[in-house]
Amino acid sequence: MESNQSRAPSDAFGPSIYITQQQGTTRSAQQLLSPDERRRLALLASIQHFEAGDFLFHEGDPATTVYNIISGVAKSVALLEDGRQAVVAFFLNHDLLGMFEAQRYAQSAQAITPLTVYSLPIDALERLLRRDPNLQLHFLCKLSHELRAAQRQAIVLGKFSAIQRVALFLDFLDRHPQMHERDNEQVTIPMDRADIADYVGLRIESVSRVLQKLHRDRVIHVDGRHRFRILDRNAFNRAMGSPVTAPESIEASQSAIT
Amino acid sequence: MESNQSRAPSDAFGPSIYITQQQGTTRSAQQLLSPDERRRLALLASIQHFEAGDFLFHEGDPATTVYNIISGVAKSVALLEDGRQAVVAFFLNHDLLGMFEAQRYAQSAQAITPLTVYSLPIDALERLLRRDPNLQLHFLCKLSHELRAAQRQAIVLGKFSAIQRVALFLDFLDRHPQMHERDNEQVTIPMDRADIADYVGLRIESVSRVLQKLHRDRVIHVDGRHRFRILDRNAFNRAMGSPVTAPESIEASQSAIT
DNA sequence: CGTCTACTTGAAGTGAGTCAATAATGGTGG
DNA sequence: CCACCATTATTGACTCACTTCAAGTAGACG
Repeated sequence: MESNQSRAPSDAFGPSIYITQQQGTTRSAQQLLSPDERRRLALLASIQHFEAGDFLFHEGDPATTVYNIISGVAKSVALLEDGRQAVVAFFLNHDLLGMFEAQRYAQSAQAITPLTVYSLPIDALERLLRRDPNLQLHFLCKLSHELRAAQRQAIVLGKFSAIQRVALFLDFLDRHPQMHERDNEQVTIPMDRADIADYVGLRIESVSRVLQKLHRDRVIHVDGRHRFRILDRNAFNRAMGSPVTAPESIEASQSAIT
Repeated sequence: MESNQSRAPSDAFGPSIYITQQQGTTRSAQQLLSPDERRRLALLASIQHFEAGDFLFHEGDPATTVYNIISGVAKSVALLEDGRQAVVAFFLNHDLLGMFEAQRYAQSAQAITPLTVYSLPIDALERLLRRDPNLQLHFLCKLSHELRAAQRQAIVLGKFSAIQRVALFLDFLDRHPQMHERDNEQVTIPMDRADIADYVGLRIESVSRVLQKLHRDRVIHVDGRHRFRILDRNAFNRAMGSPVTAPESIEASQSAIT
């Protein structure tokens, strides 16, 4: 949190896995691994750098390595045989990439910004997980969080409007401390419009239009291509179509446990 | 040996987890658990029945139980605060339901047909998985398959047309032997149009129109509400937008590793 | 055999896509 | 440091796929 990277990783204690818990209003990130587990993982890991645009691996490659992101942003993309691309997920600090791909990587992974990662040979990792069931359970937990995130994304793509999709995506960035420089309101958008569009299931023109509409309506301030800030949190939450942060809308939303 | 439940289910050897592997053209289902592992799981499990329409659990309930389906079909649904429903997944024979929900179930689960399941208390299961890392690794493997399935679904919802979505859904049913009575071509559609619509991200009218169009075009035969059969496999594969089963289309599809 | 619900069909509306023309950005070399 | 160019993003006009609204029809079940 407070430190930065000297040349080793952010917090220099080895691989790191976070999950984000959502309890009603409060949201908290928590480290899944104990210092000791991180040390044991560090014994298998080596640190690797990628430039923006580099591929960590390609769809169909034999799956040999799991990556744990130390800094930077990556995406995982699937090619649709008609030439289009789908961005399946973005990966930030503490995320796990290339996990349990059953022989071959199911998607390609590409660095969006300069990237520093731990790379873990998959067979050594598997041996470790067989020896250490508690550690393995932490991986299981992370994986189940990814699953829930993927399901949420499927719901968003299946049911939500263009405005909702883009707002939800901006919210995803906003929730990540790494995207805020020195904890101000300013949020960095590391990827280009095409990546956003391929992630939220729209065309880049539609992404642009939504962004400009939110800007015109003074819900957010869009500053160039790679920066924005939320101006009106309530309006923004309304745009996402979710319950607002401050309790103020006493509508008909008090049936099931939300 | 196979002591425990004798009056029990179809294959009377305890919980069962399958994954479906896709190697180019060939597709194979494989049992992840050894007979011994299944026996050990059976010691924790009890068998439970549900009627069509019954809820196994509701969104927000404390997560206490993992279900392994013996027979029947269930769905997992999320409520969108505007009252709409999203069907996140359908669960068939051998599937795992309610896995690792971190305190509370993230979605509701409801039986679509009469349902028989093994129910596994989550804390006992967790203890077992801590003691048995190899078994745990099988759960990890299943979970990673679910993740990939959810990502695939997200791509489908984000990028594919109505025809493709419905065809892909029908293909999902067709690939499951349980949906074929006595291995003929006839496929059962256990769920109603609303469930299909909420799963593929369309309105029920659109699902109906696509179904009728495929019927009129003699790609499939729709027999009442709950039965169909594929008449023209190549046309059907074209409708899904995937590479055809029989190699016959030598178009421009030989670039990247597909 | 009648009634209820689930499904189908048609006509009209609309949100996002497409195509095409600018306009910002940002990187590069003069 | 600025001018230039190649990219990347925005904007506008038009189209189309899917939705919406509104009947009608057919299965299922008592």
